[in-house]
Amino acid sequence: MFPKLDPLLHSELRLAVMSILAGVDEADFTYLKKQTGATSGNLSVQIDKLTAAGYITVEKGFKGKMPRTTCKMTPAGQEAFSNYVEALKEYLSAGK
Amino acid sequence: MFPKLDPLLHSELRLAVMSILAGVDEADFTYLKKQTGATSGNLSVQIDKLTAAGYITVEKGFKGKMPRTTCKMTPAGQEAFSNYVEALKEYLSAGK
DNA sequence: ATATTTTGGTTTATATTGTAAACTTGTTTA
DNA sequence: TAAACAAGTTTACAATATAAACCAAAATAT
Repeated sequence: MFPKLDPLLHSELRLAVMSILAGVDEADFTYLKKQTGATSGNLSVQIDKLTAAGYITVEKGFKGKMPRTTCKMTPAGQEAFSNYVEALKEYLSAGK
Repeated sequence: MFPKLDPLLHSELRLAVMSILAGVDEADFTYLKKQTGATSGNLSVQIDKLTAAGYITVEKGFKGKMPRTTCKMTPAGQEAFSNYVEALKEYLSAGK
């Protein structure tokens, strides 16, 4: 009846990050930070986890002379995200 | 942009419990246990937290000679649940 | 030129949570 | 009457989230 919720996505900040990345082609660290309101440390850690899970890829480069970390969702990430959304609906709609 | 998710509801088991209670007038411990597949210990703890938050009420009685714990959602719980659902939509729909 | 602040992060430590295992109390069944 | 079961609770441990501290390089101010 209640499907298991992917613990990697069932986290406020990671979900926000994935949600943003689902809508754009790519986003850099500072953008994600601004949009989510997260601290750098927290964001850094959660990005690592999403990367380790293969849900996003991270590319490090430079914009001018400043470092720049760009994140992008992988196909696996897209699928996991959409599965999560479906699973969640089972929970939310149970009350109906 | 991303509203804060009520941490009391953003938990797999507590969400499942609330989701069930949203659909019925009341439900007892064993029913919740069966529906959610949770262990007794976990369920007991999470029910306590929901009670402490004022989201549900618990009534202890007997069915025949066996103890029986019945849970029921409070108005505050209903509101919190519906707020949570709304907040969550902001996350899930951001990708569109 | 050099000291200070800012940018863009990472690492480490801590506090909170979730979860399971162990325990309790009483009841039914063999 | 001993063993198994029902209905939970308590306690202990492992995983998580989060913030605080830290670091290196670049930009800015003195």
